[in-house]
Amino acid sequence: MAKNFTTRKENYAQWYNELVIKADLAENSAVRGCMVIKPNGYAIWEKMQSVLDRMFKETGHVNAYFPLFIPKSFFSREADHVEGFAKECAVVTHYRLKSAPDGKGIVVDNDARLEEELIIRPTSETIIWDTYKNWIQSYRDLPLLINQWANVVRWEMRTRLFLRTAEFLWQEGHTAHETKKEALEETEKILALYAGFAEQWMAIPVLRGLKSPNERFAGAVETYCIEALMQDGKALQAGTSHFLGQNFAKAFDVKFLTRENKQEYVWATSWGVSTRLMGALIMAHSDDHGLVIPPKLAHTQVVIVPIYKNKEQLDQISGKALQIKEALQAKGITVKYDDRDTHKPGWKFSEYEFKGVPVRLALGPRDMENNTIEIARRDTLEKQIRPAGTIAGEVERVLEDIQKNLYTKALAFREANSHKVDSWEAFKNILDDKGGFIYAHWDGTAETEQKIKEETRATIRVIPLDAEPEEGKCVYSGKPSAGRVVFARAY
RNA sequence: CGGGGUGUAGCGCAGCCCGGUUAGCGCGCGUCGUUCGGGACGACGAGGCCGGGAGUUCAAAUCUCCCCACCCCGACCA
Repeated sequence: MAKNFTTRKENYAQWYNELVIKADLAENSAVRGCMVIKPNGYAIWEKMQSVLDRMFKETGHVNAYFPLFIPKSFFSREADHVEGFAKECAVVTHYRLKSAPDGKGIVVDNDARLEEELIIRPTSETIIWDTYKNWIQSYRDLPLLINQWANVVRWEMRTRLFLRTAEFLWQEGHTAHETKKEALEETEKILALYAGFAEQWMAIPVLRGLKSPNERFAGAVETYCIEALMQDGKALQAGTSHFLGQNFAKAFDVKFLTRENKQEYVWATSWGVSTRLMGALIMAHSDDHGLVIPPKLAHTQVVIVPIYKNKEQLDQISGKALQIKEALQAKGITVKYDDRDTHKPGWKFSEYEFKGVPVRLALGPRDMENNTIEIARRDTLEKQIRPAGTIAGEVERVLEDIQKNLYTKALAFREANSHKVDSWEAFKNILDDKGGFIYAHWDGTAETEQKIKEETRATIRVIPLDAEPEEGKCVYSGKPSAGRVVFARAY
């Protein structure tokens, strides 16, 4: 057990905050609401980026980069969009500073006021659609499948490292299509891609579905999302994929000539995942001993710790440790051999455990004598003494097993915390008792959703895509319902 | 942005009510020695404009006001 570390049971929110700080993932910065992502945290994000980037490219997308600043007038072009983001935009009004008249410090030069203020992008639809207008003339220019990796700013009142920060990193895909059908297919394709990434790489099972109108992206016709369940029973939206219809094409006048030589507005999608995925990853798997990272996203998958009394012993052990390191690297496994003399083995054990390194190998005098090695896995904290000769193959299998085990555990947790509920009493009781996903009937109205939110703080997380139609009565209003939706309290 | 709380060494805290020696304690940090299979032990040592600013006072970590940051609870949101 790590020293001075709050357990999940004691205080889940505090456990998360301490974990992020103590595992050196990120910290608060001098700027309110903005975080510094530290090397340990950034390495995981980089790994996520590289996997997602490859997936985007494999599905025909290319990367580009659009400006950080957006002219204010662009924002007002799409009514829902501006309304959705207006309250959280940072605005640039001046372009110059000058020395203060009293000689102390520096002030904004009021003579350098911008004629048109610039918004720091909270998302890039407007600047991108203004640009696409010039790129699209004919159906031959379609589809346009572009992604960008960028930072965005949303001026949040209440922030938490990774989960909600004023500035965050993300990717945003923006595509243009000839037909509605094609755009819808793109939206669904990306949703599947996100779900696959969450499940196969992050080892987090996700629900796939549609957002209710209340939760829909400002400016979208339909928002698809993947939704994950955290260990405290709260839901976390892990990725969104929007079908934008022709809303932005109309707002920015993006028309193309069809095969029939007719002018038509293009069909659009946009989709994104952010550094919030880091929060999901941390909260899905970690425990009271610290961080747990699925092997496929760990920057260091294996650490080797030597145990020795003197230099001769260390030299002998190092020889063997380096052989094992090479054998592991030959299998594509990332390994760190920690022969620092400045920390003791026990200290290193605790440290790597807390930082979530999936597999630890320990090699000491006893192992040298018996030709063995100790292998410890982070997910179950099990330790075993194994023959040293075949350890590389064994580590490879253990890493695969950890990846699988984390997913299985997370899935079992979700299943144990998903409930079909038909009465309003039960609905409230489950929420207050243990949280989780609640499958309940809903009459389909925004009013009911709002009322439920006001009374319980729970919202509709998804309208599941694969749900079987089921006649029922709304859990709140008693009015007829065509199927169950998923409620939860959410991050 | 509303309500509550907290800012004292890198981290965790005591001191503050009731103003007055040189501001303490634990962990961590440095040197040396003994240790090394789950966060070792001893000796010596370094480290503070007491969150920032303004006031009250002979005197402020301590009292008053303003600001800033963080945490919790709401509203808003990925």
